[in-house]
Amino acid sequence: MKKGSENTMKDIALELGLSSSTVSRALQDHPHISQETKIKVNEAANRLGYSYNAVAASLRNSKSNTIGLIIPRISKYYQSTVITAIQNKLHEHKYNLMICQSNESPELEKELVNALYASRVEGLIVSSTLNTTDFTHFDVFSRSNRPLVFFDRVPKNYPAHRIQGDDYHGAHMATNHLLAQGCRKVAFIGGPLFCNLYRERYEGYSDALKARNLAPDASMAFFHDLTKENALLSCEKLFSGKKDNWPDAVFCCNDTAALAVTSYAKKCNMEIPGQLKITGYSNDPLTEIINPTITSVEQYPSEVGTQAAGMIMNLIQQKLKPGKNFISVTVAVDLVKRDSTDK
Amino acid sequence: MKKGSENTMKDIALELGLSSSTVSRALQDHPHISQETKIKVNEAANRLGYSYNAVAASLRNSKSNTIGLIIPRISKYYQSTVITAIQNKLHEHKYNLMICQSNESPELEKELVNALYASRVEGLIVSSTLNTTDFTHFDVFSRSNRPLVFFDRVPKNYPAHRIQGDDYHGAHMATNHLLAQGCRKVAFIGGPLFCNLYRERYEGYSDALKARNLAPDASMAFFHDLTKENALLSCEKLFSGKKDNWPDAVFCCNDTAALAVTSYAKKCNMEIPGQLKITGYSNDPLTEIINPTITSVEQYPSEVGTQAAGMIMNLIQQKLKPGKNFISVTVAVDLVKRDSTDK
DNA sequence: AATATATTAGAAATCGATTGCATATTTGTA
DNA sequence: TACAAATATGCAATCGATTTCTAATATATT
Repeated sequence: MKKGSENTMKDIALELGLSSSTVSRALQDHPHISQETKIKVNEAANRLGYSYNAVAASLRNSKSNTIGLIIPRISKYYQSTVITAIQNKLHEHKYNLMICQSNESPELEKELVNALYASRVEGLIVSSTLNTTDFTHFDVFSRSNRPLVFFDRVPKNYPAHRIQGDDYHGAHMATNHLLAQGCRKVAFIGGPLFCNLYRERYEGYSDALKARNLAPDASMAFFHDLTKENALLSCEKLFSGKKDNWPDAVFCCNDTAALAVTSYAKKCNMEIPGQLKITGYSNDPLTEIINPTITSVEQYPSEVGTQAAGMIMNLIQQKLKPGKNFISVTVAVDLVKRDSTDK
Repeated sequence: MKKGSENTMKDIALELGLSSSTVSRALQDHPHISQETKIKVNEAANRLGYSYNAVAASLRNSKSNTIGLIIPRISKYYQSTVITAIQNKLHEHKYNLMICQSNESPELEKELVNALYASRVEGLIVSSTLNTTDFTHFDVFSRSNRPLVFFDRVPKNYPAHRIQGDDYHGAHMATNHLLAQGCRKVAFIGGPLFCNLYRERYEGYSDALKARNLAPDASMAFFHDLTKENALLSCEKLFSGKKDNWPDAVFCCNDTAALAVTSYAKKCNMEIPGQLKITGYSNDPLTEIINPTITSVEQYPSEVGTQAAGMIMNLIQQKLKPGKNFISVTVAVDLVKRDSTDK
């Protein structure tokens, strides 16, 4: 290594009395270079500790081989499973993934979009924050015709490709299951309705009720950030009046909330599933380890991730022609029945 | 946007009849540029939808503003918490993080090291795979004087900076706690001893025993990948002989194993903590939601992540002079006593 | 023998931002 | 008035890999 920095193709060329063009081609196994030269070049590259400079190639080729990912949090089971699937799929295509957490902050999300754009990622996969209602900061990607794929939390009126779970159906199945078990007062704990996830789940829930001539009861529906604390507060409201008005089931839009409801019910000595049935959403492994085990909706996050990465790659490789047509993939979900609903 | 591609500083310069030098300096708020020009440049940048090209800057400056992270899996509580802390810290310094999963494969790990090096990340943070015994693939970083920081799973005899939890002390505390509760036959379920984590925990465990004149019993110590399945197999061995030889406590090196032991014991109708006491490691939130709640060792993953990112940044900014001195930070741990050990 | 066709290699421009040095203009000072 | 100093801007090289076009051999064909 000369002058404290890195050896380049030029250095290899100098060493061998070749031009850097030849070195470049040799390393790429280009057909116009003789075997002999290729061997010499590779040997010299090793000897000099040469390391390919992807940044330089990226500039020259306008090709970073990198995809960006923006996600509210990576720590949840669903999210981290999706990420892993994306990464595995991209790796097959020799693409890197730049993962950024928006921490549920729309401002940070905006900043990250710009940073990733500046890094010239070739495409962007996003699950937006709960509070992102203005999606114009994603325009840079659409404008420059760089693939933009949303998953899970997708915008309502923004032109982009999307991968979603079948939220309506998942909620419908879960609610229906509760009703089939004899429940008649099913409460709903979800997130704000301006977010597609919760809107669709709420619709699935209420349609299931209506199909049995039950009217959704506004006093039994809660819409808030789905933390343990918020869920417990909702429980207190649900079980504050006289016993006759208590729900006999709670449909929760995530497993954290379902868990909170379960622990609340246990603390109050309610019998699960006898007195109260509970369903969660996402099929987090924790639903299986607590007592009682909790019925939940499997979203197949690996499938979601694989689809998202596959779609991005297709778009980049122009297998999907750019244009005004936006693809919307719905990944099927399944209800996993467990003890909290008497199976 | 001309010719289908991106507007550059040159385009702004052309638009305003300036040179690209001036545009570059104006956008950097360089003192030699007049206010008037700066305003004009910024205005034109907006008008033309200019977007900074970080790749070009990266090449020119030999500065990518990116740190690499290689980690076996991102989905565990401990890991994802560390990552989040790293990311938050780096963001303060306007650095990006490139996260890669090695999936516990040393070959993939090696490939990722090279890919990240090729992407010219300015530093690398690593938790190695369980089976990485040869660390020479990290040499590229040491050789070129790029900061290399290991955390959690750190190499034994490889020159690099490291952040570790106080594994010895954690195991010692947990074991001691079990002994103080009256246990005399404490089993050990951990990972392979060639990994620093488990070696140190095993030493903490056995030293705690010895301090009470108890000899570690080889038939009660298990070393394997800490999956649920493996832990259950170990349980079957532990509780196969006559009852007199059964352990009265199990120290587990992660919470997954502790959970498996708990469910095994419950299935066999053993009383916890009466008949069997159990401790885990990492203080995963799940330890608090199952019945009984599980005593575990808090590792303060956020602190670990913050330290790792802080150290990398200091090294990059040369606050820590490079050389043969390698820093080793030990992050304190705490024992969190819960029902599985009778508190 | 002469021309055609592979085969192999090099020269130089390019990607876009940065910066040391030179230059031009203005203001300040003796 | 003349020279120093400050202010504002431009020129051109640079970072490292890639690629188009050109050129030099070598082999093949008639």
